[in-house]
Formats: sequence, structure tokens, C-alpha cells
Amino acid sequence: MIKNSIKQCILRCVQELHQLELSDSDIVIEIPKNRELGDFSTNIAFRLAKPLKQSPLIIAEALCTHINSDSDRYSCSSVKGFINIHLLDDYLWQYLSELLQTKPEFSKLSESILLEYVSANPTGPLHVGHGRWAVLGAALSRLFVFTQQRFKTETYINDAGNQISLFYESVNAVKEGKVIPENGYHGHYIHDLASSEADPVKAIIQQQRQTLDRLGVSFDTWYSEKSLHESSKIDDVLSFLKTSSLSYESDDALWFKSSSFGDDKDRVLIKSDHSYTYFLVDLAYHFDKVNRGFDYIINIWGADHHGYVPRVQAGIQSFTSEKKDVQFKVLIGQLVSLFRNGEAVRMSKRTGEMITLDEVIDEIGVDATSYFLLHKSSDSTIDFDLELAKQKNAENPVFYVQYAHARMCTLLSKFDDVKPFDGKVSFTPEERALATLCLLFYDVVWDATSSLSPYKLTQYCVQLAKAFHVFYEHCPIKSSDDETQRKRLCLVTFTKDILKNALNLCGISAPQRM
RNA sequence: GCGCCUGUAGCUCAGCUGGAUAGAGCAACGGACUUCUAAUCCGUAGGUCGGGGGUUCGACUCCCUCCGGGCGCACCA
Repeated sequence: MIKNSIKQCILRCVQELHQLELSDSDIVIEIPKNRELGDFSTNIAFRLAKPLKQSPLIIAEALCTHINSDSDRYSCSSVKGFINIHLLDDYLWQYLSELLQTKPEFSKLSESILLEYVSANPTGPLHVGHGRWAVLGAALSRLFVFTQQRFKTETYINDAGNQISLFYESVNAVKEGKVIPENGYHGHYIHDLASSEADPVKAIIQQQRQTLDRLGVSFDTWYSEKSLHESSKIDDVLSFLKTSSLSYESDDALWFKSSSFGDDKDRVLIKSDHSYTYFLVDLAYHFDKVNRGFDYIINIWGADHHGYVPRVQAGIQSFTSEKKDVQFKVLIGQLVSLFRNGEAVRMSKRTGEMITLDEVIDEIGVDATSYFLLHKSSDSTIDFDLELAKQKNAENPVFYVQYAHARMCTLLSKFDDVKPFDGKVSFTPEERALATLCLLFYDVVWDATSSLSPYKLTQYCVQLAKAFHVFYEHCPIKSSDDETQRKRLCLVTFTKDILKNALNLCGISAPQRM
């Protein structure tokens, strides 16, 4: 990773010059907003000012001199305490040429990750909210594969409990020509299910699976809540909590001392009517996750469940207090609102009037669906305008990016095999901007992976597409001399491969032609 | 009332563990196609970063407070 190798260089120089041992995290490599300053920059001189008791300007000056005398990779200059790093052309080109052939060793986020997502009730079709968790989880999975993490994916099927009973009642009511219970399920699909012989829950799961398939989402395990009830796992967690004195009886109910682990209050496990709470069953599920040996447990939940996080967190903590550290992370995806030409599309689960994820995919396609559900930080709500997502013009970033890829493909097809360029290089500003952006690919991949933020990758796609379009307008290929032509064709080839990789990691196709 | 998320250009959003003149896309306005796809590019305009305090050499970024928006606060799932 390019930023990393620059970091290492600076670490070494600081060590040689000042006998200071810094760690990776002490150094920040940035890309200057004003690109004329350099390809990269660092503010390390400001950070060293205090410990060294020197002015940042002097520190920066000395470091630059040291790096310049020492490195055949970088040429540095110091401006107002910042160190601006300019990659030497030959080094830049060599780095770029080998980029995709030499994938770096990525760090391990943990020994073994479990990523649980979607986990929908099998009582109806998936909606766009599910789509967001699905797209997010799938992108993370691909990033985990790409960065060679050890991990499993899983979805939890809530195929037991009150909602399921209500669901069956609703379907049966229609079958028997009765009125669906007030708090039951009223969607049109209930009538379809009633006219079929198949088990409604199985039918819905099958339907959900097909929808997820379209988005490229699959799971190692479909974990059934029902199977938990049928196993001894609920008793296991109960006896664990009892023997650890983490539960107690009060008001005829059994409680978990979740407040001892940071929750606002204690939570009921077994109700006074002796039935289990949903929480108990979920606790059993997470107990099982820990017992299966995962040490990084990631759940993707909708914002409407965020109040539930502390109690599950409390559970995990109580299970693992005597064991090695287990990380537990709940990714809260904020809600998705659908719009059409600026008008909110009403969604009511109650009356069953809602646009399903399938309908959205039918209308705007997989690529746009993936893009629009992925492109924002999961902390932000998404206002999703269907008409905008459908437009095949510049208003729609999906097309902007895909067009860049198609443009590269047709451009390359105009020329015979691209021969490697290994001469002495020099760059125009547009070439350099494109090339340095290409170098950042693995840095972005790692950033997106470690921060569990695939949206950074969609941003990168747009940036790369922009840099390419600019290059395309300013750097003709056909009309340039042999050397330049070969260099530019190589650059386009590298860019195309990187953009394709980046798009595919986002679950978006990279068309050859548009 | 309490908790989580959020408030940056007309719109949709970035802004990396505080750092250089706050960025991008779209929309607006003005340009560029006999030349590798104009689904593109170039230029112009547009911001007291919700308000107010504080910490700092330096704050969109950290702390406090107030205001607005979303979501949640069950012996429901």
C-alpha cells in the first residue's frame, strides 16, 4: 500500500535523524488538496514539534533533506511545516505497473469473524431497508475475501415466536375466507400464499433468497431460530447465567443482570407466564456464536433496533469475561426513505402497502440499487429517489462510473495488444493525477475494510472515473507519438483493471460497452 | 424526559486519529464535438461548516450548551 510504504520511509528517517521510535499510527499521510504541492503530504513535523522542542519548520526542513538524500523514490519539499512528497516518475510508474500483480498482505482484523446481516422475519418480502443491510454486508464480505480475512457470513431466520404465529393465522384466515386479525399481516402476498399448498414460511424464505441472489448476496449459514428452540442451546445459556449468578428471579420472572454490563436496566429472560422472551432466544444465539469460536462478531442492524444493542452487548460481555477478548460490533444502518420525483413513497407494513426490494430492483436494476444503497456512510439516512436512480445521464453517478469503464474498453479495443512501457517516463498533470489515484486502490480497500465502510469504495470509483474522463479529454492517444501512446495505453489498462476491481467489490458490473 | 444517529454550496453528500486558501457530483450560467463514445471535458458563480461558549500555536473535526430532523426507549418480536 502506497501510503504505508511512504510511512515506513518517514518512520525510518525520523528514527535515523532523531532516534525516535514512532508507530504507524503516529504518522498521517494525506493527499494535499492543492495537488501542485505534491502527490502526498504529512504533518509529522507538527507532531514532533513538542517532543523535539523544535519548530515544525526546522523539523520539516531537516526531514526533507534527509529523505531527498536517501531515497530514489521521493522528492520532498517543506512548506510551512508540511512535508510534501512527490513520487519520482520512474518509481511511480514501476509501482503502478506491479500494482495488480503484487497484492499486499493485509492485516487480519481478528482470528475469525462472523458477519451476520439481513436477518429478516420470514413473514413477507424484503424491502429497501433490508436491501441496504444486504448490499452493505455483501460488500463487506467481498472486501473480507479480497483482504483474505478468515470469516463466515450468516443470516438469522426469525422463524419462531409470535410474529410467525400471526403470520400463519393471517394466511389461514384467508384460506378459510375469514377476516385477517387486526394485528396480522395484510399485504397482497398473503393472498398469494393462501392460494398455494406450500408452507408459507418456507415459501417466503425461498422468495427472499431469490431476491438476495439478484444482489449477489449469499450466506454460509441460514441460522434458524426454530432450530435454537429445538436444541438445548437456550437451556445452555440459562444454566450459564444461573451458575454465574448473572440472573435472578423477581415478580415471577427471570431476569438477566444486564445493567452490570452497561445496559440501562436488567432485562427479562423468562416472563411470568413462563414463556421465553425474544431476548433470551437471541442471547442463546449469541452465546452460540461465541462458543463457535468467533472472536469478532459483527451484526448489521437497522436503526430501529439500535436500542437493543446494549443488552446484547451485555450478554456478549458476560459470556466472554473470563475468556480472551471477543470484539462485538453492531453496524447500525440508518433507515432508507424512498422517493419518486421528490415525493415520499409511503411505506406501511401495517396495511402491506410497500414497495418491495424486488420491485426496486426490477425498476432500476441491480447496479443502481447496489450503488445507491451503498454510497453513503451507514450512519446517515438514505433518501432514495427512484426516478433519479433510473436516469441514464450524468445526474446518475452509476452511469458516470460505468461509462468510464466502457470508454476505456472501447478505447483499448481500437489498438492492438498493449505492449508494456518500460522507458523513461514523464507525466502530464492529468496522467499523474490518474496514476497516483490508481496507486491508492489498496489503501482505499483497506480503509473500507478495517472501518467496515464500503461506501469509501464507491467514492473511490467516482473519483477514479472523474480522473479518467479528465485524462481522456486532455491526453489523446491516437495522435500522439509512439512512446506516449504506449505509456497512455498502459495507463488506461491499469486504470480499467483497477476500476473493474473496485466496481465489482461494490457489487456493480463493469460493462465493456454502453 | 432519556439514549443513538444526523445538521457542511440551491440539492445529494465527502472531509481520513485537529493542521496548508473547507471539497466532489448534480442543478444554474458561459464555453468545447469534421479528431480514440459530448453518457464527456473546461470555465464562472455559489458556504459566518445549525447557533453560542470552551480547549489549542491551530477546530468542520475534541468538550459543554442550545435549536432543528430521523430512530428508539415492553414480562413485543
